[in-house]
Amino acid sequence: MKPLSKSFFKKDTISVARNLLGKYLVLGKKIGKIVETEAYLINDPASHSFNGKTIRNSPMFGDPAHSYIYFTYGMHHCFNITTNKKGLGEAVLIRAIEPIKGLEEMKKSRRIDNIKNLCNGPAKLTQAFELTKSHNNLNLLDKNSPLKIMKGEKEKFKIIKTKRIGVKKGSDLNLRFYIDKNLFISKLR
DNA sequence: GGAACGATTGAT
DNA sequence: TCAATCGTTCCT
Repeated sequence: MKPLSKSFFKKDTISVARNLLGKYLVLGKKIGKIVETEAYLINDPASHSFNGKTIRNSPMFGDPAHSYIYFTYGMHHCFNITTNKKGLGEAVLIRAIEPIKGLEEMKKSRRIDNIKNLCNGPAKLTQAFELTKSHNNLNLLDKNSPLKIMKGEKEKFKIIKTKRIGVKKGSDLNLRFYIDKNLFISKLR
């Protein structure tokens, strides 16, 4: 596996959300393939950045290719990757991952055995990888970062585009993307 | 200072 | 369909 370039993340967020499909998330022994993403844009009422920069969402306004991890519902973390130009306030939510390596460790972290249920949701994959706010705002291209994004062999697949899940405002926008026929996406619909 | 809410999940 | 559970944001 090879690192991605910074320019990969500097592009418009919808393109990055699509291009991230099939890329790999690496943390220690654990490796997974990104199979489902959602784009969160500027002027997008569903985005945390909609009302401007705050302490929580500040990574969204920082450099691209960084992690933005937030805590929600009093018990869950969600993992995003920052995109586009610095200062803009856009990111891609990673919604589902296909476990590739470190499955036993992921099972321990999730306290379940079913492989299909390990990373098929935004808060499930953070639990499987044990991502918390300690991993917030890391440079995912830095080889010293514990959390990294890598590319593997080129792979061909069809991308399905749908409305985003769980959002109230902006629910009409088709900004969710996933790999067609993949068995590890969230909420098979 | 206080209230309302949420890019979810798992159990009922 | 609903409870769990608390940090963040926004209002007073």
